[in-house]
Amino acid sequence: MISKALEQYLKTMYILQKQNGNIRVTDVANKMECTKPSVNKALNNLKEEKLVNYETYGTIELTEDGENLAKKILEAYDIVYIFLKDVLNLDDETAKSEAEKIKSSLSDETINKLARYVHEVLGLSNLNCNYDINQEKCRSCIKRKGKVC
Amino acid sequence: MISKALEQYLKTMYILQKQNGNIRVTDVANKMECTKPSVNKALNNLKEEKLVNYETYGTIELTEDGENLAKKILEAYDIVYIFLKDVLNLDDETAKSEAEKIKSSLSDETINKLARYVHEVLGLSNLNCNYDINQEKCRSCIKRKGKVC
DNA sequence: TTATAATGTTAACCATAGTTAACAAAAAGG
DNA sequence: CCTTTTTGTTAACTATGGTTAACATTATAA
Repeated sequence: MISKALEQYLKTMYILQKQNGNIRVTDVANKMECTKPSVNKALNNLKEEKLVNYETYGTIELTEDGENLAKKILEAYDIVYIFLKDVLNLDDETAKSEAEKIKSSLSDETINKLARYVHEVLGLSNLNCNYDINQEKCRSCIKRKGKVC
Repeated sequence: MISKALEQYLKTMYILQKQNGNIRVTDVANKMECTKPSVNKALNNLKEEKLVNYETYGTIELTEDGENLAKKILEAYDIVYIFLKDVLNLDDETAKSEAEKIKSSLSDETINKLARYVHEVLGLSNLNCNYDINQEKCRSCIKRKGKVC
């Protein structure tokens, strides 16, 4: 089990990889609003955990394990975000920041039940969907309803 | 703003005060599953923040500010717990431990909206209730419905 | 009332996660 | 190609929150 802080870094790296095609220390530092040395440390820790491949001054990329974990983290974030925004009606800004804070505290079980619940309440049917990080939409659900998630 | 860790200590002390009529380092350590030196440190920090009154080897008691904050923390815990248990249908054990983890991450705004939502969903009407820590019941709501919260 | 047990405190230490300052390497432009 | 700028790394330091070991105090019970 890696720390919440490391999860954050991993998630950010995953997103940058998708968005920019590469991962740079500076970009991570900007996204996370921290300094480059912090990123560097995180990087070394993630490498320890075999979640990223990386050599000093070399290119950074997530391992398969790293990608899978990042995806899981993102799904957790998404489902919490949708709940806060579309069920509780928090404004977008708040929903985003709160989702960020909560997501890493929740167990898989809770995330799953929340996902199920959100789908139910919002009138969607697929209980096992994956969230598309680029489109910020649920691929399985959008086919059926063209709605929210 | 005090840390989550300190909030935990404060909450635990508040509960012990209510339950036992006093607060002892050993009891706090047992409840929190940590060592006595950790409690001692927390105590000094809480004193710094003027949330507890306490002198070395003396009796520990929450200040008015301390009590108010503890109550707020407990309410947040309760509302999250109820949501997890009665809306998401997590088993009691899980609901408790997850509520513990999440509650300190949520802003007042979110807690309020969640409270409102939970009350709505569970068919209760009072949106501004206070939770009774000893009965684990919502005093305002129980009058109306004799139900859950 | 004094020895023993329980309780509370202090000191020294560890890990995580961040920082700044200084330096090294790589990339970009003239 | 060489200088400058950007990027990345390292070292030394900070704060929080925890630990163990040793000690001090208070309470209990013979």
